[in-house]
Amino acid sequence: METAVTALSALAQETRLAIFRALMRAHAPEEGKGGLAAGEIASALDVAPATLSFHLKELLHAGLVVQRREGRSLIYKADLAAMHGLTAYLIDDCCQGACGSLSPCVPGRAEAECV
Amino acid sequence: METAVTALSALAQETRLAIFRALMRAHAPEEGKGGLAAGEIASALDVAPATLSFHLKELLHAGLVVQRREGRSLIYKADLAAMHGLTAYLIDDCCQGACGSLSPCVPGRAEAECV
DNA sequence: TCCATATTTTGACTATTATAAAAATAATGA
DNA sequence: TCATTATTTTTATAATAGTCAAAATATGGA
Repeated sequence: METAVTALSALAQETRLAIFRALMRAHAPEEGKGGLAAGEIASALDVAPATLSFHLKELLHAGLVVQRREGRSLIYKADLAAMHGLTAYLIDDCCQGACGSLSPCVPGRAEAECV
Repeated sequence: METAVTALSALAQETRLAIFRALMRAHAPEEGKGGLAAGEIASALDVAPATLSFHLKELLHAGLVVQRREGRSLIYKADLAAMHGLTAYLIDDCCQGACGSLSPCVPGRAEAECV
């Protein structure tokens, strides 16, 4: 639950959610590919460098993004597995499957319970 | 996105997430049934009345729970549709389907992208 | 109407979070 | 090595969130 609270807190902020969405759009499944440089995010979202850095650290700390260096740039990339962990927690643990968006697909889940 | 941030903020707190989980366990699909009285939540989670009330208002404001009166008690109940809205937002909009826990079930979603 | 119960609101306080300017660090190329 | 670019860290400040005692409100029953 602590992990979930940390991840939820990380996404529960306008700027950070916008950052994460931008990173999802720039995502590539291949290791070492995809993601955005801090500077690219800063100009795309019009956020002051220090402020952006603060938010990126927050997302990093929550494990929702990973960081790699490419020359002078630090590239940030969304961590799909972490995000999956969060949605899985919300749907399966928190809601016991009763609120999953894709509920009907899962065997053993009552269709009637699917919202 | 504003709605999502509000909902995420509501759940991004130990006590509130615990409240919501308790309400999910006490859920019943029928209108006017299920949920927990404020007092029941307070004793179950050992939270001071005023503090609990503050958190319940937060969840109410986020639309994640609904309230009904039964005699002297106020019964709080999780709103499944709202929770579905949140998970759907995270999976479909925020992640464009790439991080859904139940991803493979949805037609048109690439199996390879499913975590 | 008066009392007891259930819960919320108010108010005061502490803690955490967000912002951004300025200084520090890291990498590259001249 | 020095200048340049990219980014983080430090530091200060402002804003928001969490806690809880005490007072207020709402309901039901004697």
